[in-house]
Amino acid sequence: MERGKLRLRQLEALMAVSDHGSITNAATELGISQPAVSRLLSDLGDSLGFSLFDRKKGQMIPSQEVRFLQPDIRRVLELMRQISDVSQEITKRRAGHIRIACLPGFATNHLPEIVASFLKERPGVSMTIEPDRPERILEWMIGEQYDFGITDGFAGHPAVESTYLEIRTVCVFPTGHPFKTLDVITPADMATENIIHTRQDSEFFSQLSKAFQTEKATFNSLLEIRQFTAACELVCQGTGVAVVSELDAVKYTNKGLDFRPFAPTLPHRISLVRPITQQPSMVTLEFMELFADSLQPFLIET
Amino acid sequence: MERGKLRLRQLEALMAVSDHGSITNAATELGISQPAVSRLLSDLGDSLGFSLFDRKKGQMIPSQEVRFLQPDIRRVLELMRQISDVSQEITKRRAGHIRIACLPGFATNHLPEIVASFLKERPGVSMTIEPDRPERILEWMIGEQYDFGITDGFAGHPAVESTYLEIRTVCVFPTGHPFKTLDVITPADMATENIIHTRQDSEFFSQLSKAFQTEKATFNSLLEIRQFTAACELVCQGTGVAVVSELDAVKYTNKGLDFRPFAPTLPHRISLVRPITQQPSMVTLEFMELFADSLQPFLIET
DNA sequence: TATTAATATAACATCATATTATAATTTCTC
DNA sequence: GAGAAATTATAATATGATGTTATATTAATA
Repeated sequence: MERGKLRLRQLEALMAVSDHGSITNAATELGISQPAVSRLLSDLGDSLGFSLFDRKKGQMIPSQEVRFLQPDIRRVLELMRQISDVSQEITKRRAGHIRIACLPGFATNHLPEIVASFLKERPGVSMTIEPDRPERILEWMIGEQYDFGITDGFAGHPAVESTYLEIRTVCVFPTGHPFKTLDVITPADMATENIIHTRQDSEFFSQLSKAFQTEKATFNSLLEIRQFTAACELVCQGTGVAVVSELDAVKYTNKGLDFRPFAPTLPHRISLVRPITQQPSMVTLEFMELFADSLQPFLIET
Repeated sequence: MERGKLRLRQLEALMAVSDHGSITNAATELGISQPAVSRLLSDLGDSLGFSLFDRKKGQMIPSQEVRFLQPDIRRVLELMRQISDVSQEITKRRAGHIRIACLPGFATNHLPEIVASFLKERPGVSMTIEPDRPERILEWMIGEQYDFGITDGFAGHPAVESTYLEIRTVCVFPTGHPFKTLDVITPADMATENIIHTRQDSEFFSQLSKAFQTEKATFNSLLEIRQFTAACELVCQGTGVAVVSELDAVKYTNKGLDFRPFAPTLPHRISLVRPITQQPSMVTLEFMELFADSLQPFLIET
């Protein structure tokens, strides 16, 4: 009764013989020679200390003791196969988990399409998407609770690596509105319109109002909203006009809304962020790259 | 990216390093040298195809990919440990499962005590006890659905190994009954008593009535029951007297019942049976032996 | 009992896993 | 940033696990 450690190969042999009724068949199944299996079993028998099989006219019948262990053994072998499979999927960037924190606007607007097409080709990949305020997103990055963040242009932090991007903004108006004859829309053009805009304390609002001041155009504030998407919805209803990210505007072109470039060029500033302290997984890297690419058409050329 | 098979030792090393923050610590934990762990990891890294750890000022931090696999890996290692533990318990006859089929009388009377003391010392052992009619017990043995059976004396069957036993029978009567002055009770003594007995078509009844006929004693049948236990209960109530297995009689000595040997000697015939086709597990063998021993004091000497 | 099939054993090759010794790196400290 | 200390990687090598082929032994069956 040598108390040697159990080895996986021994368990494989045990199950192969159990399942195929003879050592010879088991050997064929495992793709190795009969003596190899024979010895695996005899070693296992020695280390377990009880007999593994009873012979019933040429058939190898697992002993009661072995039958008692079989469920657990099957589970182990199955799990090993699974680990092996999953790790291959990981290598092919087809398995893993990505945790994304983003501004509420992205959670409903641009991100979903990108995520959907990404996941479609990667059956083993799952994601967590958490929309929240910029400060919270920053916290999450620092705490390494998320792998990737989409937030507004921010000051930077030593624990966070960020890519700063400027998205083009456009003036949106209901289809049929006289603006459609213009190539570019300026504050002066908008002076007679009711304007829907982001919150007064937002960075984007101060840019916008400064543009109006510079051109000495009247700014008729009608409605203050938080998200560009909400502004677009209201513009569709004919409530007024707005200056929004082109990213949002394009989504509404077939829903009762038209848009033209706004001059002067006002950037919608966003940052793609990730924790600097931890190496992102390969799928995460791949996703971040895909997402950055998806924004390319909307960036202000520098 | 060599697609070699995953080995258990590699996974152990991976988890040890994950859990202890450095290769050196992991090596100590595993009780092997540092270079051994170092190479296990480098081999594993090669076969998995992605990096396993990021270094953060001296600490080995598992990569996102590894973290994704960790739950499964832990489960595998835990299961292997469990299989190893359980098989050791099996060797010590402290784990396993025993399926017993028995006559209803044994399920409630003698068997429970034996089972209880057997299980008390063997924490990993579980049992199934199924009381049923003799014919069914025989079927179950033939079908190998039970490991051990207790039935009445039977004709024998090629697929069933059986040990035939004869249990002493005694005359039981309520405490205080005049029988207490006798050393042995005969049919003649019982001729004036109301008798409680087993079914008329039972083998034991025909033995009993034959004894009365031989001695030309009157047999006052009062009540027909199936089990000796039921007879004892009724005798306690003062309903009558009975001839029952001593095994049952002793259980009632402090419950209002007394007994004396019955002459002539009538055996209560039982058989301990098991499927001949399958080798019983070691615990089963041990139990069968214990059970046979427990009957020893009640057997008719031959 | 002879024949055949299945399994066990022996002798040996190869790979996995360990060792020790030592080089290369990284981290820490001043 | 240089040097010390700690950690990790590599090299050379021993041993055990796992495979091979050849052959003996055992069990099943005609």
